[in-house]
Amino acid sequence: MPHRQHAFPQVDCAQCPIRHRAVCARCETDELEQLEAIKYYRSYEAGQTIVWAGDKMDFVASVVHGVAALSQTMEDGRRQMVGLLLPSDFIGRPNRDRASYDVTATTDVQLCCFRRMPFQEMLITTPSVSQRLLEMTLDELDAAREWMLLLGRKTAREKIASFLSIIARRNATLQAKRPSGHVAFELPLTREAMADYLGLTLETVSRQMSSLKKDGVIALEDKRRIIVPDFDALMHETGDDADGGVY
Amino acid sequence: MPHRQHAFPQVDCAQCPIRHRAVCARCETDELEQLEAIKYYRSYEAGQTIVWAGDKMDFVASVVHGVAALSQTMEDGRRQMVGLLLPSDFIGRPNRDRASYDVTATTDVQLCCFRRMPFQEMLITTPSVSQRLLEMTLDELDAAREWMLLLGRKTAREKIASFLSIIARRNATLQAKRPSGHVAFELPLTREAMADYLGLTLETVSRQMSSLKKDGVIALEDKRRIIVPDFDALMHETGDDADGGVY
DNA sequence: CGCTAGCTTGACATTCTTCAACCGGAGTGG
DNA sequence: CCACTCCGGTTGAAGAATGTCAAGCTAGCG
Repeated sequence: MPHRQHAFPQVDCAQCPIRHRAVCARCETDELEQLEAIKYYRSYEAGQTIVWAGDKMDFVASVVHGVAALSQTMEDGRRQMVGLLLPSDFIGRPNRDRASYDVTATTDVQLCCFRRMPFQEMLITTPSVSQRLLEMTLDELDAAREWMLLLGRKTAREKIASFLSIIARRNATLQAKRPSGHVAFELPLTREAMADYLGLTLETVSRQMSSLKKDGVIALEDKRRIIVPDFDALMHETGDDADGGVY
Repeated sequence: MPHRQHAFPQVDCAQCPIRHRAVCARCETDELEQLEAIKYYRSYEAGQTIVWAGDKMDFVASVVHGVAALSQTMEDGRRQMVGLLLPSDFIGRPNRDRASYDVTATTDVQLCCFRRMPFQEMLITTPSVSQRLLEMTLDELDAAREWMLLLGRKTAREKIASFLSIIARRNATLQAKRPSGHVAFELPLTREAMADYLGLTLETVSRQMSSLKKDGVIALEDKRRIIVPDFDALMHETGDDADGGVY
């Protein structure tokens, strides 16, 4: 299953690519030093499980590089992704030492981990951390609610279009520009993982991708590399109102 | 549309029924006094809209009595509920002055409202409030994720059974006992609102309710009053593993 | 007395899943 | 080097679950 071992650099907080978006975003120099003292890096290869639901977790973490997925599995194997964690997103719940969900790396991933206990202390003593965490949690809750609309009410085609636009948009956010016109990007998920995200089967995902391709909404350079000739046309397929609503 | 005007009492924090579960749960006497100074009550009748998505909201609030729903609507009218707010749940997002979702009263509702600006100040100066809010937000996020599994992967029958067990469980929590054996409760939602919660049509909701009734899993005293002769049997219909998983 | 809101039921249409076959590229072992 | 296999992906045919449209029921109310 593992291919090459992608070696991510381990850097000082000052050099960190997610310095201004993660839990630490609002920290001053002295607070960063405190975090620096309790942090360590871990890497995972695409496909690896980071933790299983129910496992003890002695750390919380920020995603530095790559993409991780939170998912739930029913006894009979039905699986639903409930979180998609991109760089700067937070893993783990303070004051809970067991994972609530399976966490898997869908690409090669590097985490910046904080030892649980000292991190929890910091949450109490350092408002810049706890306030940032509250804000991030509220953002995730909004994202979860958007996702609920998708799962409950959108058609398969709308689900796919919405997913693609989310990925395109998030990619663009990292580069601080909003997508329009021609866009291209790499899918960080297999068809099966997309199906788990969207509450579909992988066959339906495949069929709808083909259908969008046939209709010229997207083009595939590679199974994973997507080209969107006209982003507005893709947005139109999502079922959302003209200008992104909440965002 | 409105029937009788249900008059809820307006009480001191010390007498408040949600005193130990709401955002104020961890406040000391002096902090309660601060809250008391910025709070006021509002009541709504079943069916009334509390705010529309996009409206200015100059307050945040706790649900004191009754049940409110958060929902999103697509242009063509498709509607998905994304939050079900029971007594002690929190409405509104600090540092955001416009509502992100429609909020409607599904029963008669009383809110304890806090003026936005002073509440935001308190969040900064009063850790017992901000920490409680973080905890509540994390709980809501967990609930949203459970809900995503329901929307994405459960069958109509499982959705209904899950919904009923959630209502039964939440009702029981208010009375601090866990349901088992024989349980009875009132549905706080119309069939249509249930459909919006579950990502179904109201016809499917109705059919599945009939089916569960036919199979003896539930009995209906009234369209709204549910009797569950054997709670474990209901749980078995939810598709979740034996002992409630996360909870 | 008739209306309306909330709900139930039936018949039929549609969407999506299921099961199965197949494709192509990447690694693997002879 | 070649055959083999595995993985991720695509496509087809058939079936099941749910949605749609329509009719009808009941309780409460004007």
